[in-house]
Amino acid sequence: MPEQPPYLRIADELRRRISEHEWVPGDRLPSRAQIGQEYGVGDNVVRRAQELLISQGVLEGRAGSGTYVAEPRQRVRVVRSSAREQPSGSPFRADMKAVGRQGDWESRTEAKVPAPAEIAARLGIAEGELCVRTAYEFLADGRPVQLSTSWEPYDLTAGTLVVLPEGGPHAGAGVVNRMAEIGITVSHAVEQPEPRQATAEEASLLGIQKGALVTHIRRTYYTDQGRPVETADIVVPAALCEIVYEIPISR
Amino acid sequence: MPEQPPYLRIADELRRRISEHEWVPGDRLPSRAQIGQEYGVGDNVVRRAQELLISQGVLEGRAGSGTYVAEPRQRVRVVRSSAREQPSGSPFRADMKAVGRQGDWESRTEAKVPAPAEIAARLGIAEGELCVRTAYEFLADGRPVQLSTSWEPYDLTAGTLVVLPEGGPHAGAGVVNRMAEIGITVSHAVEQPEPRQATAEEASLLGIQKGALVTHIRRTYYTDQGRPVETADIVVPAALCEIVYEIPISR
DNA sequence: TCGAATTTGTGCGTATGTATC
DNA sequence: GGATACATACGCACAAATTCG
Repeated sequence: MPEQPPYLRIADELRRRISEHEWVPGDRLPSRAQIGQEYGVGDNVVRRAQELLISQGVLEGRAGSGTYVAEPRQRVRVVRSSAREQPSGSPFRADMKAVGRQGDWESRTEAKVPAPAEIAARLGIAEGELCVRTAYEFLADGRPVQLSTSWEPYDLTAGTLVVLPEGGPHAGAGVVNRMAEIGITVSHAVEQPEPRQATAEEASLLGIQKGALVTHIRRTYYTDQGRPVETADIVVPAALCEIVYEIPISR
Repeated sequence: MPEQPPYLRIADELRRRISEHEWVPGDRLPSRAQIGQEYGVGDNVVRRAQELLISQGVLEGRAGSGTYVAEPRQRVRVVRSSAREQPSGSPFRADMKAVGRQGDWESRTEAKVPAPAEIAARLGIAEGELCVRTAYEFLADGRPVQLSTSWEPYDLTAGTLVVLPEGGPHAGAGVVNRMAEIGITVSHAVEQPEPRQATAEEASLLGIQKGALVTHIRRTYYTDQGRPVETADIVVPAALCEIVYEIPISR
């Protein structure tokens, strides 16, 4: 007879008490020792149960403070499609507006950064060749919901008005529009989404739990001649954003 | 002074000995007790170290047998774009051929299955309305690399030659082609990729480690009038497949 | 302001289960 | 069926973070 292990029984109990609104989102649960005593198990069994529910996004642990019922945050819908690239304005702001949130971002650009091996391969340039690197932090209502690091070959834009992605007259217009300004036509993007767990740094930047799941998207923009003009590493936390690809069917 | 915990030191040691080809892919490592004795730590410290490397795909644990150096399997490149839908032939077979592997699949169709709530919402029908459900298992060189469960409203195809996705004259032609046969034009697909961990069942079906990361894609096909005609849950294990979205840029 | 108490988080050990050979 | 090795569950000790008097 496969008897249910104690920690799963406690997890079910906690889940039940939450679903019955004994504790509502934002509430702090009793301490582990207290819960353990109540059910006649060790506090470590309670810990396992809570870890399970934390990994499922039901609970939220705060060191030194307590274990809380997670707030059901509305996720941001991030649309990724050809229609996303508008002649003007930012796709991110549009995404945010669609869910009634204010879209904003902070960026930090560094020019003449030597390309590491992986980036060089993606951009079709030699390792160590100079690039313009920009780190983004996308905010919804002031809270970070998405991270991105963008790389462009320095040669491509050197001496033009669009060298700096977030400076000059075309700041924030997006890669496609900026490249169009200097006569480069971006014809398609390739995105490679990969599931992984958030690093400690990403978790603290995004305000999510430590091992939380994210989608790491490697995106590269190409000209119609197949030349890469920009590549980016985008980190999308599952707890905060939902990703939507719209694919037209051509026949 | 941030002293490195024992289990991380062991992990580094193991990683080093693998990178120095002391053990090559497929080799079995010495038992945990043996490694522990060698470094003067408990076998449970070795276990933590091995768990870390297993989660990173470096090692592979086989219950009752031992811990092995993981074979660096070539991942299947799964392209998802508008160009994917061909007038004839299967997109999956094309993906497989591109990496020199034989593409194949097994399916199990059940007609007149009442739609659960989530599926009904995605198909825009009432909960409990009848559907045709087909479970797929996609194989590369005979080994499963991808799972999928597809749902179509029964009303849509009832009485036609294309009721069964994998039966009749249009078996395996894909949703778009089959719908075209009965005069329904599929104009676009929406895909929603979500990172999560494999369930025990999925892991055993796909031959991957238990908590391994997968991308769960919710895909829905729509007609040009915006009516959903098919929705599917696709499970793509990160260890076996890489997902590529190609996005045309329209200006 | 500071320090002690509380609470979560981490590391590690032991006992038991279970798969493989 | 027995021996071996990995997998799981649980307990204890300590560190880190927070809270509060």
